[in-house]
Amino acid sequence: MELNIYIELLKNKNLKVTQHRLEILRFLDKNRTHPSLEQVYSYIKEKFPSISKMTVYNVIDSLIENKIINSMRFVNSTELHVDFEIDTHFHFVCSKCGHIYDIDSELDLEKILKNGGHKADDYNVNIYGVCKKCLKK
Amino acid sequence: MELNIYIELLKNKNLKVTQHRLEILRFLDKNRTHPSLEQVYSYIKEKFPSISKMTVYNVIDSLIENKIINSMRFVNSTELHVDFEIDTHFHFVCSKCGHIYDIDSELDLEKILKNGGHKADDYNVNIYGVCKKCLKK
DNA sequence: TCTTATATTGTAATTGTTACAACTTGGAGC
DNA sequence: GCTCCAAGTTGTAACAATTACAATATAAGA
Repeated sequence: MELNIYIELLKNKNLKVTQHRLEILRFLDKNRTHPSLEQVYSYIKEKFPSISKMTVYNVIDSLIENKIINSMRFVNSTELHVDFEIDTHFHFVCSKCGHIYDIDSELDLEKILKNGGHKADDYNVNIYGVCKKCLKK
Repeated sequence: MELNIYIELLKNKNLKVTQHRLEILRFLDKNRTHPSLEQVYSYIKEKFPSISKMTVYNVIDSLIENKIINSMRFVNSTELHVDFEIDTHFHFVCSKCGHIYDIDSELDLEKILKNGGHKADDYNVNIYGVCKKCLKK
């Protein structure tokens, strides 16, 4: 049963396995559209109509903290977006349609930070512009 | 008189030259600390005690729109930050002290987006970790 | 099954931002 | 300089994202 993947992810981090966490993980895994918390909430509400928005915040917080999912913000909006793919850090944001594309690339942090002395944990690259589809219109 | 620089910047974009805009520009130029709008507001309030926060939002909006300044958001906070340096796109954010460092580097957008077909206008690179100073403590 | 640490819930408060309508001002043209 | 209008400023109110917190419920180990 595929849910096992998510159960494993949670157990490996000593997080309790709850229906909410499993369903949010499954949603993020199947829908890699970098949803905002509001979007996660409105999906999850269909499955668990009585779920509290606070639960969504709590679940997302613990998933981020345990590096099970990624989070990012974009200049044009206030809200936090999340992403199941923990290794994708480059995003292209279309200013016309708002769609967020994953871009397959990576930074050479060593080279970038060279003798600066800072110790990096993570990074986000956001590229803004007009996407392929919108250019064609 | 140094204010001429800022007057030129505004005139080049057909923006009216107001005391508020000049002072905000001067502040951002002299304090390249990537302040949040709240920080800009609390500084500017000392010079113009009767200034409205809305004016700060408006001034910042038009400066961003006219590419006189840069804007960015970081995962750990909701607020928009701004930066006089229009060409600096890499930032290192320290999770201990919160300091935001400019990192001198650039992306090769052509190479990154290659055959993707998107047209890029701008980008932001945020690197998260612990800074030099905090590592020494 | 009992227990307890961890999750969930709901409410209220806080913070960042936007909408909007009234008023003011910069600067172009006389 | 004076007049005028588009652009800038103001304040208030509404909205949206997030946090704080205390009460309740539940997962999972003993």
